[in-house]
Amino acid sequence: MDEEDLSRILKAAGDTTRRRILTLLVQEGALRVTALAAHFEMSLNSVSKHIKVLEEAGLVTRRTVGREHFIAPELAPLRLTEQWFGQLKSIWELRLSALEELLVTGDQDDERTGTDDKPQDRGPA
Amino acid sequence: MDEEDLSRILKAAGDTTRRRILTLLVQEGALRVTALAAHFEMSLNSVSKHIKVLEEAGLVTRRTVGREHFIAPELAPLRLTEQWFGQLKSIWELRLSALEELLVTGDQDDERTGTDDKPQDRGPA
DNA sequence: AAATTAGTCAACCATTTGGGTGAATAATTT
DNA sequence: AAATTATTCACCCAAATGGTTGACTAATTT
Repeated sequence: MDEEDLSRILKAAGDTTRRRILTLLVQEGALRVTALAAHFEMSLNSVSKHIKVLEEAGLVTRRTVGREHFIAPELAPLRLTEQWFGQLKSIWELRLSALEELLVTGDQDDERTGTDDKPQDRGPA
Repeated sequence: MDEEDLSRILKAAGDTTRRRILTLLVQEGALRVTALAAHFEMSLNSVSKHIKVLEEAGLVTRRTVGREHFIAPELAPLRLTEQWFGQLKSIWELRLSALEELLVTGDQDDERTGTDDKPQDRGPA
């Protein structure tokens, strides 16, 4: 289920602390858990948990060296969200151009007959 | 705080049902609450609540006509998420090019001295 | 005026979430 | 071998989430 992935990514990115972590990683490169935690007011454990969430969403990867865990940013998954948005946009634009054409040609064939569950299209706000 | 807005938007988009609602609206145009709910297996009330969440995130607007509420999609806020992502990407690329330059010029000035809290940069995975 | 229809509000419930603490594990340092 | 350091794991807790049902309001229809 690709939907699941997308949900996980968006949920992970939906938290301010996690976004800050990602930003830190992107600007400083791989960081240890403790180094990351130093930037926040919350406990090391909480940061560790946030990292886990990011990891499960694929937004971060972990390279363990001895007792140290290096966390690196992974921007690729965010492309999935861009994709979703892009898809939405193109459907929307397609629909708009279809409507426009309807207006131009004055095509009567698509007139709703009233038995339809869908309401007449009152057009975009 | 703009961060709050971004969180609200990402959280709203992080739910599968809500994304499906958005998609429906984008492809069919404004729909009534009941018409929307017809597409889901959950109760009308639940859908109503999801719509409220989307509304609070600005991803949807409501036009009330008599007892009917028409819900329309609003894609603009999603641009904010794109912006955030874009920012992240550019910081990342900037950093990569800076590292590359370091390698090329072999600049010794940036050598870490050991008292630094930050670990040596082991480079991206 | 009565009944129906469209939708929200309020309360309830189970689960998830974001935080905290203390103990456990594993690698280093002394 | 003992102490320290880096991190996770296992619970605890309050608040938020996603769903339900039942009552309520308001607009239509009959």
